[in-house]
Amino acid sequence: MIESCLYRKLSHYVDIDDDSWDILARLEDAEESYSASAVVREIGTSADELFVVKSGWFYSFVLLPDGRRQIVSIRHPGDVVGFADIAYENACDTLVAASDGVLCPFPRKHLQRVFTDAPRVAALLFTLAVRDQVLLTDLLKATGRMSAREKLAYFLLELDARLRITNPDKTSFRLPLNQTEIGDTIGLTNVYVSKSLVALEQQGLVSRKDGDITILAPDVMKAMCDFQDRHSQMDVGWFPGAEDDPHVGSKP
Amino acid sequence: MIESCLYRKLSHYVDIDDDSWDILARLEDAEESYSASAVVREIGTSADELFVVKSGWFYSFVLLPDGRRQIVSIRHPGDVVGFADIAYENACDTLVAASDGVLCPFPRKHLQRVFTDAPRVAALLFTLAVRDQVLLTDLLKATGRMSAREKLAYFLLELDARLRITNPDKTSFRLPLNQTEIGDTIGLTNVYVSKSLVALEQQGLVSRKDGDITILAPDVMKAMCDFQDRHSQMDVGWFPGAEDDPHVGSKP
DNA sequence: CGAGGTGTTGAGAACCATCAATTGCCGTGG
DNA sequence: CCACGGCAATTGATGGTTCTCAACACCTCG
Repeated sequence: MIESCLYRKLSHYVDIDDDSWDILARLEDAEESYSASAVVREIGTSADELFVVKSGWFYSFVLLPDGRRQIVSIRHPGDVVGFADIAYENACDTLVAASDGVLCPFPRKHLQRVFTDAPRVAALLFTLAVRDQVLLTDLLKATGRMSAREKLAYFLLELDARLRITNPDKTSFRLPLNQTEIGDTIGLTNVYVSKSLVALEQQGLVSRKDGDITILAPDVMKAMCDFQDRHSQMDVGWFPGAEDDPHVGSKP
Repeated sequence: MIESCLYRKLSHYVDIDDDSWDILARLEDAEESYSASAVVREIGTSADELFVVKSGWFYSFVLLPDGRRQIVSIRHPGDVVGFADIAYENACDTLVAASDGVLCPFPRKHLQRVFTDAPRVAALLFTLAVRDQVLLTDLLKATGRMSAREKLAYFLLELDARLRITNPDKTSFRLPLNQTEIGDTIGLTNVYVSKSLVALEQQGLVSRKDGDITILAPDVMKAMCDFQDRHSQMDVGWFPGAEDDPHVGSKP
């Protein structure tokens, strides 16, 4: 049961005793498969479960009445999805599959048992939710105050940093998002995403080859957008029962 | 001790037994006063406490190296500030006082005891953090995908909705933020905030008088920006020991 | 009275959006 | 096999929203 969907994600950051893991493992339902662009749950519908991404990319977005779209988070394997809806009865955004993928649902009402019986896990979930919040402020900084090229630099660096958690040595990555989706994430049109990507390429900052992206000058790009890696480190020193491992950073 | 800073805020949403309140009350330190535009804590410095706002307005922001600023949250009396930094050792944004005000610090490491001894309070804090996240996605939608006037409509409606929690009948409110700060929140310049406010006034949607703002046509403005009130309702049905009060909404 | 902060207004420019046309790619079906 | 349609990316022309820069009025406070 230690092979639950959450295990690989959470054990990256913190040691959790077997009893707590037992609780988590028993809470996970059977997994669900989705094909690319399938809608997992629509905005406004009942949101009574969290999901753990087992494979594939997902993202969630909100729409304005006239069709303008804002993508608010992109989710990768190991991510926990749906924190934003815990405070409300109905989903605050629409969740779709960006590629084929598999989710493990986790009924929201089971969180009760996590909070009463596994405080260390509850604290970790809390921390993950709060980390999402920091990522949102980074994205807000980009959409609110950056030029198109700076936005793209941020967008690519953020994806790169996230993917390095599981693949520290990958120098390039495949982007299963089209340019309209990229634009809807950082507040641009698909047309200007294209033009700005070409510009970044001509500056020698990135290169593209059959849909794969390589970041050629990470330092220049990080300076462009004041980038900060939120993934390689998290502070779990305040966790219950954590006196002996005050700060757990990246993968050992 | 029931008169702690957190009490009025949290009791709005949920009943919590006296033992849990005792724990919370004992955790709160002495309060701290700040005068307008004072810096509470700088980005990058150690973030080992949460704050509860007792009085006044505060906001937190991030800066780009060249001075561009993005305000990421505005905080009012009763709000809990600092969730975003729980996941990291150092503060992810700079917190300043928008007006004179008072904060109650709450050492982060005391959260241990909340998670182990007061799971219902832990769940509520979790929910509040997650609600902040939803507010951030609303702001992201505004900065990323709205026109200047729509952004301002959102900004004013959001403040109005928040202030109505404590003052349900107020039809106008005072804004202790200058137009540069408004612009830094929704991604505009101070100049364009001024022009857009004048435009909203000429449309008959809002009126201003000695710094007070009145929303004249809330329905029109809500339609403009697809506004949703995140403050009047929260779902606490999944809380530990909450079987008997599944959904607690606004103030009774 | 002068200084600084704030809001307003105008002219011009810059950045990005919109619209439209073209290309390439892929899967489908004739 | 080829024709066809659809999706995605690119490119160019044009226009609009917003920014920048500047000047001015107003208020408060020293």
